[in-house]
Amino acid sequence: MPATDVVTRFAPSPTGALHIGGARTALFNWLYARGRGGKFLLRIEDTDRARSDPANTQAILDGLTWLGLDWDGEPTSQFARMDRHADVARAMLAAGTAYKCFATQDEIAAFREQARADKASTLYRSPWRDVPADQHPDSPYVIRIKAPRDGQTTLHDAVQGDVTLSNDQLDDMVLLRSDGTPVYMLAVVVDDHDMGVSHVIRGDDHLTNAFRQNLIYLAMGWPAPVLAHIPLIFGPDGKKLSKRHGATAAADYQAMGYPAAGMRNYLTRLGWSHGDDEFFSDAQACDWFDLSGIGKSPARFDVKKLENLCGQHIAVADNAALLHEIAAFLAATGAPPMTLGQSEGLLRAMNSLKERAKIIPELLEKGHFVLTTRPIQADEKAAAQLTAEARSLLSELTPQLQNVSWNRDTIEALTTTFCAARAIKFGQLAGPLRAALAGRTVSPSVFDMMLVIGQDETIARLTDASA
RNA sequence: GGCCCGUUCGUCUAUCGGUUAGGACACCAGGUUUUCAACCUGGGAAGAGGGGUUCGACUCCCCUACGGGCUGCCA
Repeated sequence: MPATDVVTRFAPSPTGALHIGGARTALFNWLYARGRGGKFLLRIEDTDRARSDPANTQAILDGLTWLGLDWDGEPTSQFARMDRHADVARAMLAAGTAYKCFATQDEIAAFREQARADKASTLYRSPWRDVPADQHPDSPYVIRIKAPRDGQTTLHDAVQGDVTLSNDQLDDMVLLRSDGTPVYMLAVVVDDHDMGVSHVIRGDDHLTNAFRQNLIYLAMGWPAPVLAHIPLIFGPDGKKLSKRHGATAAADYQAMGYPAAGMRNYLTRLGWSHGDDEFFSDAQACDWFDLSGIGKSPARFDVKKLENLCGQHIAVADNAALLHEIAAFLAATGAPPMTLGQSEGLLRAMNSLKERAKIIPELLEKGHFVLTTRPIQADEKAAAQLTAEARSLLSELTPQLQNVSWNRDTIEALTTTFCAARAIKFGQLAGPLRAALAGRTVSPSVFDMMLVIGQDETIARLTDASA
């Protein structure tokens, strides 16, 4: 198949936020399409009106946007295509691959109850399957597919391999409800077909559904897409990811300040591998990603590894891009935007900041020395560093900083000499220096800070602190 | 209950019949150090259990156990 024919899609139902699992499914579809010059489409499965909420749709779109997963064209609303779905159901009726079933829901419920009591199969066999139209009553009906009852079906799945199901496991599923609305199973197939979806990459909770959906492709004579059912993501305890695991929505991680690039890398590697490669760029991921690299067993979500990868991505990120990401983070969390001076300061400090942070708040925390202005407010721990002797040390040092050329070598040499003359370890000077310069006990190297804020500001801060 | 899928270090995984079963994260010990982060060295750590097939199984087959999914006029 030519690469340009690749069309993937992500089809969430707007019944909640974008979860980590959904985000990864979207990511896999995105990677597959983007790596092959194909299209990545979005379809909102909003046919369940009671549970669908436009606010959720927006949240899902926002989540994808944050993750950098751009989709082609406008998102499709499944609900809006209801008429088309119903048309297909009626076409199947006309073709004899589907039939009208007049059984009431009470009848079916009673049957199931009995079957359960008898420990028999609960698959409902409609008595209307072969009843001629002239014997149909004038009462509400559903349209059911006429599923084969003999033989077996083998479906090839790019992840699961060949999966075989005995056809007697298939029921005559409902296509069109008695109120004329289509059922999900029909809508998915019609939409995937109409949208030209070539590869269906989705959670393996749909694996058995694929056999039902296959019946519709067969009935309509449509070519079936390549299937890839990927294992779900579990929580750290090996149970299905749920609220009790804490953060499960993509937005939660955005709010905690995890960089999107790190998130993409982590989620890509979760359940997929390319040899021993762990840390990679988007370009590499697009290049390497393939269905054959997807594992078959569910993976657990591990925040530690996420953090590690995020740290690596921050370290190699472009400074200006990082600044943008910080600004976006601030905006997303409702924090006040940075001033121009703060932005510029952060940019100047970025090289020393980015190699020591795993998440954005850490960048901000360690960048406090450029975000604040004189007089520096020392926090409790920093204040404790500024003892009387520490301050006298600083007041001795400060004048020496006056007429030197402002570069790392000079400053470092100067402090080394300064410490040697007083027989103290550099650490004894660095503590107070850090407290005076940053007002914090955690920051970049004191030399980095001095170079970033400049000679005058350094002297001013030290003077403030030794006063 | 029936059917389908899965099971390698704590975690993510490599291996596609022959390896001392490798890497990464995490962890532990030591080193470096100016806080944090990082870095360096070393360490412990795995094929769910049982049968086969084979000269040889983590790898192929069967059974069991465990986990998950489907079994709706939900998606």
